[in-house]
Amino acid sequence: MRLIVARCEVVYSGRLSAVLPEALRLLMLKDDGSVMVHADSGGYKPQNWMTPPTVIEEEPGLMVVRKRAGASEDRLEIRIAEVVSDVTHDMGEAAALEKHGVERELQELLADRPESCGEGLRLVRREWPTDIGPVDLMCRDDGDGFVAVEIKRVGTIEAVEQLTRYLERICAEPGLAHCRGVLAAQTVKPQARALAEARGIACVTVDLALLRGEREPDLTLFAA
Amino acid sequence: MRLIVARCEVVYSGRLSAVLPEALRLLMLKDDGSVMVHADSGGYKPQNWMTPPTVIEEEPGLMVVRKRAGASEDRLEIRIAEVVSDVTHDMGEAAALEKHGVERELQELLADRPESCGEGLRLVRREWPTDIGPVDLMCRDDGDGFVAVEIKRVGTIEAVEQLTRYLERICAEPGLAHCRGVLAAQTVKPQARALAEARGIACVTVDLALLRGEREPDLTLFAA
DNA sequence: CGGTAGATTTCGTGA
DNA sequence: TCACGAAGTCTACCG
Repeated sequence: MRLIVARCEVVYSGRLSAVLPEALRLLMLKDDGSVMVHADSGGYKPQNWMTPPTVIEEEPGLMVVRKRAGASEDRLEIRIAEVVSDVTHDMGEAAALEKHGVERELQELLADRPESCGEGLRLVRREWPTDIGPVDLMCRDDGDGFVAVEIKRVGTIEAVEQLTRYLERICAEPGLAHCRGVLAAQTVKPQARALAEARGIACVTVDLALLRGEREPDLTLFAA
Repeated sequence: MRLIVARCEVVYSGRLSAVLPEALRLLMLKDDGSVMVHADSGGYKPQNWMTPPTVIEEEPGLMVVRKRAGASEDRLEIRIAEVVSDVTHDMGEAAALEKHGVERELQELLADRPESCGEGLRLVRREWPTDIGPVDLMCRDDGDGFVAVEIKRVGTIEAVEQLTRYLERICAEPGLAHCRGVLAAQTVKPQARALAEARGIACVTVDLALLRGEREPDLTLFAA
């Protein structure tokens, strides 16, 4: 990784046009081709950047970053007036990030506890295939009716739309004409709830910690 | 801005749990409270981070970042085994970013040239209100029929869904039962086009440069 | 390489 | 403060 602290002007042209007037900034160039321009403010996002794959051309006082693939004309032009610092660090292969994704874990937990998505539900299968993609869970209820469950961390209008598209396809299948829909999420947006209700889709809010506890009552997080 | 290159282990717990094993990484601490942990790979995104507002506690070999406000329990724990470099740069107030958003500009330009969205169209108003949000443009055609226009940079399935929801609401209004829909975008995805066609929604591709030229033939961008 | 779904999305805006 | 929609979204996955 190469870190340059320099007084520079930056011009981006591509999906929009942007100009950063001359000021002291941090240029971060990663081995994977990413280029980011950071200021001291602005939070998480770089002021300007380009994602890989990139081609970097460098000459004294000027660095031009372009997209390698595709027909895009993205171009990042960095005019360097003064270099304060320019160092390169070999960080090697930082071991991969371990993370526990919320949605996948929710799906695993709810697959074990389908009754959390509705009384009397039992699992038929996870990732029930349709021609536009898999439904998270397919269950059957007390009366043997089919119930398609869409799982989200946050239940939005888009989640309702997605489930609606799945239900269109599922209900066209023989024997599945009366399949119901359930949206299971940690939180459900009010507008999503309203849309779901209008479409006869039930919303269930699920508590991740509770589900974890139900499955493994003695679980200790980050035990030594 | 403070830049620390160090061999460290990072543990994040909050909306999810994540662990970065000990390796050489870049820690970026901005004046606004942002903290980012970057590796040499992984592109644009930091491997771990916390957005402002934050509280940072530091003691030898350990840095703990927590969210200041809200009931969140977000916590970023950085165990530092070896510091390779630790420098602070005062970047001052980098002047604000100039940018021209494409979708907003498209809406302004198309409001001036509604016939670009369909022959004979004339504007009734921008941001036509419905109870689920405003439609970008409401127009009338040659036969005085109403036409709702949704404007996007990229026309996706989601754009068609959004316009469909608007049309459901609009057509329920007295006198607007026959309102048509038009999706105007710089590019329209094939699947979005197919869905639109199936729903009787027209798709129009618009050329931003051309629209700009039509409105201001002598416009020079970034004139000195 | 194109399209889709997910994200600790982040970020802005309006109620 | 909350909620929703846009973003140069970015990124992983799948065909």
